Parts: sequence; C-alpha cells; structure tokens
Amino acid sequence: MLGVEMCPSLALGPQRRSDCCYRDLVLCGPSLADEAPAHVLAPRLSPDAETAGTPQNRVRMELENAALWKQFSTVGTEMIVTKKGRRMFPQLRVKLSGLNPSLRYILLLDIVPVDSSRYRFQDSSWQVFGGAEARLPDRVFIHPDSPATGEHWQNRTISFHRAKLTNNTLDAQGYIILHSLHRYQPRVHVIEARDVLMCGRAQHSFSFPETQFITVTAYQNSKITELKINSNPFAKGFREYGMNCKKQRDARLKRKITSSQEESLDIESCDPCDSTELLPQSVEIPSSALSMINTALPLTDSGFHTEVPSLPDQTISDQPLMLGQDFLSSEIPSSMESQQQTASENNVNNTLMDGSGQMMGLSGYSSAFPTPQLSSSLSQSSSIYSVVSSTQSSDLELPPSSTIPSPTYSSMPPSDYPGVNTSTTMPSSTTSPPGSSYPISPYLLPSSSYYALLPTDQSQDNLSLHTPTNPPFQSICPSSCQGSGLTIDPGRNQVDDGRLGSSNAMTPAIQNPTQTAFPFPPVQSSNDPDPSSPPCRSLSFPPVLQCNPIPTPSDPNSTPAAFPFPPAAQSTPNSMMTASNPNPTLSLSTSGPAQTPATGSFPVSQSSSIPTVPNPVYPTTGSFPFPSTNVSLQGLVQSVSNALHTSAAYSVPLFPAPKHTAPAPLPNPAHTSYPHLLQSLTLPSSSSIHSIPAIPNTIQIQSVFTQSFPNPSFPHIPAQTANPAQIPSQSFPPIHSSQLLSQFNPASTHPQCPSSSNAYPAVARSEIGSFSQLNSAAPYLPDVVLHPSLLPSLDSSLSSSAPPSLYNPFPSYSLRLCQDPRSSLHLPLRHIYTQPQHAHAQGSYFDLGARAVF
DNA sequence: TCGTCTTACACTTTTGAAAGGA
DNA sequence: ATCCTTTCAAAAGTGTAAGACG
Repeated sequence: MLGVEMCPSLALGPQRRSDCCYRDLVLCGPSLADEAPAHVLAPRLSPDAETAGTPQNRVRMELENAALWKQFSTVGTEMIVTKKGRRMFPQLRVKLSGLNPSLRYILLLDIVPVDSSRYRFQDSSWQVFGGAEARLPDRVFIHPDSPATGEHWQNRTISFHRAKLTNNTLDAQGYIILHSLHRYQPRVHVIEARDVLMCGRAQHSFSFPETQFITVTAYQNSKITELKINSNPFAKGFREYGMNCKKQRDARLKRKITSSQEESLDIESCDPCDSTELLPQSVEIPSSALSMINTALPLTDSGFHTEVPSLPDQTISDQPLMLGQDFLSSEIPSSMESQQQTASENNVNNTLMDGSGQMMGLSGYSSAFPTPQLSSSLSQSSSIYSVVSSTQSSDLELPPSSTIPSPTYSSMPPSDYPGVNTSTTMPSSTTSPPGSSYPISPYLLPSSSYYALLPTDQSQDNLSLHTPTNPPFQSICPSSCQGSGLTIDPGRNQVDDGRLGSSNAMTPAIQNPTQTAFPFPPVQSSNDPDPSSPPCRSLSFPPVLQCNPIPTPSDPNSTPAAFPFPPAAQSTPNSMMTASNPNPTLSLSTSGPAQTPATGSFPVSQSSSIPTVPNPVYPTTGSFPFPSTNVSLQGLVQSVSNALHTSAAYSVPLFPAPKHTAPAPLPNPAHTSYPHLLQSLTLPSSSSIHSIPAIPNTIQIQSVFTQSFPNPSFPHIPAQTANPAQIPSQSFPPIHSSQLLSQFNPASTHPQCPSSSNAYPAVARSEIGSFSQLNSAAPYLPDVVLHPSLLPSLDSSLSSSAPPSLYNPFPSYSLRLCQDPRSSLHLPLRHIYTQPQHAHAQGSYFDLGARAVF
C-alpha cells in the first residue's frame, strides 16, 4: 500500500527527468515568471521539458470563485473552526486544465500555516499577537473523486466544500486540524495516481493567495459575517429578511419572554398557538419586507454558484467593505467589480478549459488588480501562479514571459495590504512594491540570491523544520546529498547563503503581500506606488526550479538524504522564521552555522514570506491565475517523499500584515538557535539548501529584511525580529546526521510504524527547544515515510537539478507521500487510504502526521 | 475584566430513501 | 421489472447568543 504522509507542505519529490512525461509542465509560477527571464529558465528546464513536452501537459488550475474569495480577502477572510468540524466558506472551487485525459489523478487539499504567528483582532484589524502554537498533525483532504481521470477533473468544477476544519487536536474524524487565530493557506495538489503509487512524479501544487484565512472560533470582523451571511445559502436565515435575522430573533426572544411571563402569570391560559416559534415567522415579516427580499437579496438566493458574482455585486459594488475598501480601490478597482470579475473569470475558465495557453486565473485575477508589473516578463506569469509544481519539467512548458499575462497578482496585494507599509520602509531600490504582497521583494529576486533561495526554500519547505528532513533536499545537491545528506556541502553553503539572502528577501516580500491581502487598516498605508517593482522579483525564482536539481534515482546513498525529514514542517508556518519552524532547524543543521544565523535573523514574517516564495526549483505550471499566490514550490519535498509534495507556497498575503500588538510571546528561537543546530549537525549542504538559503548570511538577511522588509504591516515579523531576545536560547540539541538518517530510514519513518509516534519527531523536540516561539508547544513534526526506492531518485534529482530547494512560502509543509513497497498500485486511493477514523463519507482525509492512516 | 472557546438554538440547504408514475 | 421523477424526513451546515473557562 501506499503510505501517504502529509507533510504540511506537499512536497513533491523532484521528478526524474525521464519521468516527466506527463507532468511536465507545471509552471512554476511565480518563481519563474517573476524574475527569471524566460530564456533563462528555458535552458534549465529544457531537459525536463523535452520529456514532458507537450503543452497539454501544462497543468493549470483556476480558482473558480476567485471573485468571492477576493472579496473576503479584502476584508480579511475568517474561517470558523469548531470541534465538530466546520466547512470552509467560501469553498475552494477550482478548475483544472492541462491534465492528460487518460491518466488518473488524485487531488489533495491541505492547509498550511502562512507564518508562525498568532493573531488577534484589534482595532478592526488583525494583528500579530504572539507566536504560533505548536504545529498540529498534518492532514490532507483527498477529493472524493480521487483518483479520477484527467478528463473527469477537467470536465467539471472541482469543489472541496466537504473538507472540514476543526480545532480539536484530538479529532478522530480526520478533519483538517487547525489552530484558532492562526493564518493559513489552502493548497491544492494534483498528483498522478501512478505517481502516488510509484513514488510520485508529476505533482502540481496550487495555492491562491486570496484563499488565505485566519481561523476563528467566532467571527471577529462584522464585515466577514456580513459577507458570509450574504453569500452562504445556509446562512440565509440570518439575512435581513431571513427568518433568523436579528429582527426575528429579537421578536422571538420577546415572545419567549412575554410567553414565559404569561405562563408564569397564568399557565392555564397558555395556548399552544402562542408558541414563540409560530409568532415570529408569520407575524414578524412584513409583506413589504418579503417583497423586498427578492430585490434585495437576489444574489444570495442565487446560491453558491452565483455566489461569487452576486456577492461582489452586492457587497462590493453596492456596499463596499470598509476594511477592504482601500484594497479594493487600489487593487481591484474597476475590474474587480463583481460582475465583471465573474464574467471575466468565467471567460478565463473557459479559456483554460479550452486549453488555451494563457493562464486563466491570471488574466482574470490580474485584471481586477492593477498589476504591478514584474520586472521580468517571466515574473508575471510566475507571480500569477500560485502553484508550485513539483514537476521539474515544467520549465519548458512555461509560456514565454511575453505570453504570460502580466502578473496580476502583484498589483493586488501590495497596495492594498497593510504589509505594504512595511515594504515602504524597505529600501527604495529593493523594496518590494508596497502593496505587493505578491511581489517578491527585490531582495529575493536577485538572481544570485535567487538560486540560493530556491534551494533553501525547498529544503525548508520540504523538510520539516524539525526534522532533518532537510537532508533529502540536500540530496538535491549532488555532492552533499549523496551521502546521508548530512554531509555538508561547502559549495552549497555558499550558494545557500546567497539563496538565503534572497530567500530572506523573498520572505519579507511575501509577508508583505500577505499582509496586504488583508485590508485591515494597517494595510493601506503600505501601498507602494510601484506595484511593479519588487513584487515581481520575488516571483522570479524561476530558475529555481529549474528542474535542474533533479536527482538521479541512482543514488542510493543519496536517498536517505533525499528523504525529507519528517515533515517537519511544523506547524509553524514560517519555515524560515521559525525558529519556531522546525524546518529551519533542519536546514540549519545541515547547512551550517552560517545558515542558522540567517534563520535566526529572519523575522518571523520573513519565514512566512519565504514560503511564499514560489519554489523556483519547480516551476509548476503556472496556471495559477492567482497572482498573489506565489506558490513556493516545494519541489524539494518531492525528492523527499518522492511522491509529491508541492509546496505551494504562495505568497499570498491576503492578510494584511498584522500589526504587532504584542510581541510574540515566544521569541523566535529559531534564529538564534539555528546556528547551533546547524553547527551541531553536520548536514550536508543540501540541508543547507533548505535552511541555508534562508540562512545565508544572517547579517545579510537581517539587513535585508530589516531594511527592506521592515514591514510594519507584518506584525509578526517585527515581533520576531523584535523579539530576538525573546528567542529562547535555544540550545539546539545537536542533531546528528545519524539521527536524521534514522528518521529517513524507511522503516522508522514509515508512517504506519513510527509515524504516529513520529508525529512529533524526537528531533522536533530538540528543535522545539530551540524555537522559542514554538517551544511552548512542541512543534509538530510530521512523520516522514521514506521509501527506499524513492530516496535515491530524489537525491539525484535534487542534486542535479540545481537549486535544491525553494523557499516555500510555507516552510516545511510538504505533502509527503510515501509509498510502501507492498502497496498495490492499482487500488484506488479511496480504498487504499481508507482510514477507519478518517474515512469521511464525503471525502477522505489523510492524516499526514505520522499517524499514518494508510 | 477580558479574550477565547463551547454549546444550544433556529433557520436553511442538502441528502437520501421511499413512493408514485410512466 | 426497470427507470425516472417527486416527495418527505433526516442530516448537515449556518451565524448568533449565552455561558464557561482561563
């Protein structure tokens, strides 16, 4: 059977070049597009591309109800989490194109932390308030139709509405477990069924910045409540003239009171007819009101399908959201108009379906948002793409920069998002566009840094923070990786440094975007005039991807390294930042002290941002229309799990940078601690890849971030930075390569066995200790299931390809699929993965965490 | 006292089984 | 006997408010 581990991030292992046939094209979105010129990418990608080849292979995903999501994101999307599980609204509805009609694919939904901060709604805006709680077991929602043919997926709208969110850490239903008051990014992963069985090949991850949300147990922002009521059919009763509206409820309450009084006074006189229920409905609603309903609430009534359009129309056009106004005005402007958007979206979708080369999402999205143009032609496309494809091949596929629509995304976030402000603080030259949450900070972009970044990101993302998972990534680096992956690669380190620097830069930018996403008050200020400038850069990772690094399967040795650590990904969103992030630790350990420092230096936000950075390495298809999403590719993960992982890190910044109301309680231990880890661990450069990139020069990073990304908007970042002192001393227990290896060891790592226990890898503890923020709660370390066969391939791929890893926007969140040698290839996932506990009538949930469901 | 979370409530939509008809 | 449509009840999904908890 197949063991699927869910790493927070889906990390699809790098594909073998030879394997690229189908997957090829995952456009890397952002990364490529942003900065790297198409031509640049092409070469790197070419190998894969050749195999992958056909344009058909370009996998693209479009967020069907993007307009609705945008509306929510402008206000600051909130998602209710309950113990019993709550569905998401808006629901994730996407359209896929570019799949091979005859191949079977599995669609997964996972939700990863955007950063390592906890938020609080104060002063009508979301502000960072402390560090994130320990990461929870990674769970993935498998679309009920999985596995299904490409034709199946492409012929319909794919909805993940059955996925449920819970804050019950002991949830036995298999729902996706999230912490309240944390910011998350949903990601959709498209995996070839055979890949899963065969250790994953073509895997594509998509994330849409506008789908970021903050989890709550009760709505904090009245605007969101209003939007939900107006757009969610189940909440019709709460609409103005609904039977459960305030008037009705008040009336009922009065009746109850009066009835109770009457009863108390004269019980005998009571008449059943007087029941509170009866009165309200019939009496309460005036006929006039009823008549008005049609006109007033047409949209809402329309139902889900109409949702998007309707909402925008009503809410936005008619009643612009206070919070989001700025955002809307600046970014979404006219185009954003609900109707137009919807129309545009539809059109876009159609086009996508048609298979037009253009990216659907982008066009639609971009239109709404003023595009900050990416400096590089490529960037645009990339920016657009939130998706990170694991597949390496994607490169070739990518449409020329020219063809790629200007990055729509960039425009959005930046100006609107509070985060922008931070950007403003940034150095003018490098500064990412103010608003640009998307836009990657220039820093990131720098070509030099760029490569480094990629690796790092990936490594981080892929690797679970805690775990040594990084090693796998290391594998990416040929030399380093080969060994256990633990071996340090000097060369790598250097590269990493550069990467780190870039990555760092990236992160900040990303963060900003995220912040920008939230219209909250803070946001507006930040807007950069130039959308074009910085944001784009960040995206540029392209190169990364480069598929280069595709590891050759041959290396057995490498395999171990290749294994991503247990998905370390910790709960903490920011790989980078986190000190808290387990991932960082990993990377650190591997890379070397230098890296660690870097990590340490990064503000939390950075880390978050990092993830956002699309993985340059794996240019997935860039089909993402969503600009904001810079999905960071988690190609690295791939290597690790072989299977897929995607990292879809996107940069979405929907959330405005939260203001730091209070310093995170937990300092980022990561920063300080990392160094130790790294040192202690003699991880190969590869490891460095993860972290390293991030880590580069702490000093550099710090400077970069601080300067460029001072983001005020990102509260958490500042907080972290501010908190450095807070950062717990981390004494990182040195992680020995052997330990890491052990983790990699398939046997140990196998989900079924150790995994459960592994959910919180021992390593993690050490890491935890190191990460002050997370310390309180030990970061969750996903178990990594390693498959022997997979490891080698990963290593080789990684090493060869080049940039080992990208910074995933979401560090350490890679989806790890582990294949069990014994698994049968032919079984449908739904059967294969049936989890007694997790089995859900409506959908399948996998517990990525070590507890293997499979 | 405050912030957060849980629970119950009333309403709506969705779902699936049963009944009826062609 | 099979298939399709309609009906109905149960289940599930909503936000709200009150209360509990730390």
